[in-house]
Amino acid sequence: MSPTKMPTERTVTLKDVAEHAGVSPMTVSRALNKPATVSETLRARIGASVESLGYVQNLVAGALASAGSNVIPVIVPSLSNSVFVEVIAGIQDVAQAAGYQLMLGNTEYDLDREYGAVSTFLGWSPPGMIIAGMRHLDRTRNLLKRWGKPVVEMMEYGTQAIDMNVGLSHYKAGETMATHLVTQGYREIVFIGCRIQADYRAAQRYKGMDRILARHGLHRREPISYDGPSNWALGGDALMDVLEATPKVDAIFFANDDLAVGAILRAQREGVAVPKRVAIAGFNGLGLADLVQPGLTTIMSPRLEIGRVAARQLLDRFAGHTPAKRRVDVSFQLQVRGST
Amino acid sequence: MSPTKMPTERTVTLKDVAEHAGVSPMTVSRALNKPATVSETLRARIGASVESLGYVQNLVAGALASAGSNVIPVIVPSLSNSVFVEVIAGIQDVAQAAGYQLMLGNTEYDLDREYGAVSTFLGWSPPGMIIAGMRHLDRTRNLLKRWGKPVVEMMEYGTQAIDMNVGLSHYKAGETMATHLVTQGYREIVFIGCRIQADYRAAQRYKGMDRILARHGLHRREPISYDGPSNWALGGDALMDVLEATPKVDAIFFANDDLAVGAILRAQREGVAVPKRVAIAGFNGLGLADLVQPGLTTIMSPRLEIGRVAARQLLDRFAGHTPAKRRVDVSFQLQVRGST
DNA sequence: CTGAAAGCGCTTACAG
DNA sequence: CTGAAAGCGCTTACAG
Repeated sequence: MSPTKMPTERTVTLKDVAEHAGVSPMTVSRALNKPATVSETLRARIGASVESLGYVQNLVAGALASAGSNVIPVIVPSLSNSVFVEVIAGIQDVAQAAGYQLMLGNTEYDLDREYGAVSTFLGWSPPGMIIAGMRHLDRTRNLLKRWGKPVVEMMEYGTQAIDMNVGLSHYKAGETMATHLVTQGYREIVFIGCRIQADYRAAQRYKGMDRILARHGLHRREPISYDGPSNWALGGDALMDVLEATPKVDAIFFANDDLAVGAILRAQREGVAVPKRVAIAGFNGLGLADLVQPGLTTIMSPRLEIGRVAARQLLDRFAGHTPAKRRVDVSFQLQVRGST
Repeated sequence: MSPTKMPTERTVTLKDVAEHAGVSPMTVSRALNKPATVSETLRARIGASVESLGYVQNLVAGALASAGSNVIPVIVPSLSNSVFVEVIAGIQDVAQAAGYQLMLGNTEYDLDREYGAVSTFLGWSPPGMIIAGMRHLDRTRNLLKRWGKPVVEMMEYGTQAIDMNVGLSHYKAGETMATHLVTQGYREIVFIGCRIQADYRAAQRYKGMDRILARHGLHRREPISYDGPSNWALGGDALMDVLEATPKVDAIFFANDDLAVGAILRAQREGVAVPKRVAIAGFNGLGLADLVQPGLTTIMSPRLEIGRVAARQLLDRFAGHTPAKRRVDVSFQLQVRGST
């Protein structure tokens, strides 16, 4: 009874449907793909044949014959980060509604793997591609440029896009948060994140912060970076570590809200007064940021929006228009709450 | 300079590489797909030609000729639920390492859309498929059965699998939590979730709980169901609602940890004593459950594990073995913490 | 170890 | 509105 053992019945093809309906394969193809070009009588007859034979279109053959498919590859650096997941959900919303399928690639923040994913995906003759980030290997950029089809680089906003681009300036986000902290009177500020070497968007936020600290003549510190993906518990550990190692720190800018929320929950349990003893700030704008006590000061990044815009930019180009904006800065918003 | 305007250079094909290297296309195909079957001299020459021409294999043509691709469709009911995302990450881990790509389908808990996704995906001649849940339309089941290739139904564990299956019994999970609550002395227990009509796994947890309440002769209540996807804030609102509407409730079993954590955070802010005034329990085992105060009593479900096992079951079958177990019960674990 | 032939199941482009 | 021919770019199955 194992399915592999079942004698697989010969696949039903267009030709079978055509014979069953007494028309040519071409007519069946039209009835299926451009119903309006086929007379109603035939359309009905063909529909009945499709139904009774259990015909399923072979999309692979279709893609080969027409040199194009409706599958859009999406390449992200991580799936353990909820941010990318939300972006993917945004892309799905728009793409699936327009009849496109998503193919998923995960690079684990490795640019060589990114190249591999890109070149494999190109082999599927997709109509376009969405890729996270604007830093790639030269050969990846060249491959995509030579390819010539629509490409959206998302998450960050920049001037050197391969083609289209949607995101925000992480550097400015870092500046904004740092300015807020300095204005609030904090003087000993530290940045804490995970795999900052690879997650260069986090690194850009650090640099934005560092610039502001420099401008104000404040103490500048190297960012503290932990290995592995970030999670809530780690934020709490990081908080306790830094308070012990560098007691005079009076504010922490975490690379993301997961870490920052974890830190606030831990502070509460350990009796560390936030923001009195130490202020805590994050980045992303998770729903949770507003529920902990004190509320987390953070920067809202429009993740769903980034995904939706990326998909729309692609769809616009598929439809032949130049999208209204080839580069979209979705910006961000500082949310000040009790933690700072 | 828009990529669409660039005169797309003719695609480089196998034949081009063959001519460049002075061999037959067949030899190039072998060098690429089964390097061991080609002499080293030729392999090197072909590699050089591939490099210099910038050849990218056309996977669509390959899939058509060999009647199979390396793309595995994964169909889930939601992407806004972090549970499915983790499962997908687990599948990716295993599948991508083995050279398979994932194609993503989201049904939004709609069985008709599920049927659509399944039949579209079949058109891509995948070697197998992974689908969440064991409840489908009859025609979906029939389509997959007739298809005859490996199919894994994941998330729940059951006896009526189309083919292979990995998950856990949500009914038993509900029984387990209810038994715990009753043992702790709670008597007025209510179940709160989101779109319980569609999310029948949550409904099964409710039923498991209901059975235990009945057995103990306790007050049985209809589950409370909110529309739309669950989120942290909603859990807090639900808590306040139920305390006002049904003051004698002394324990809440939330359909998931997102809701339950939200409820605990809200209780803390509103000065509702947990578990004294009301006990709170969840389901999933999010990392956050251990960080809030009091810690959340919940049921750990091995989400990454489910994904990994599903992928491995598929890979086993691709390799021709019957997997060790065709149906895998990954089970679950009750985690008792301060909230009950 | 290498190659010539046939074909995978569609769609494009041309006729009528 | 409908159809016969050619071809998309590979791989399978057979020879040598």
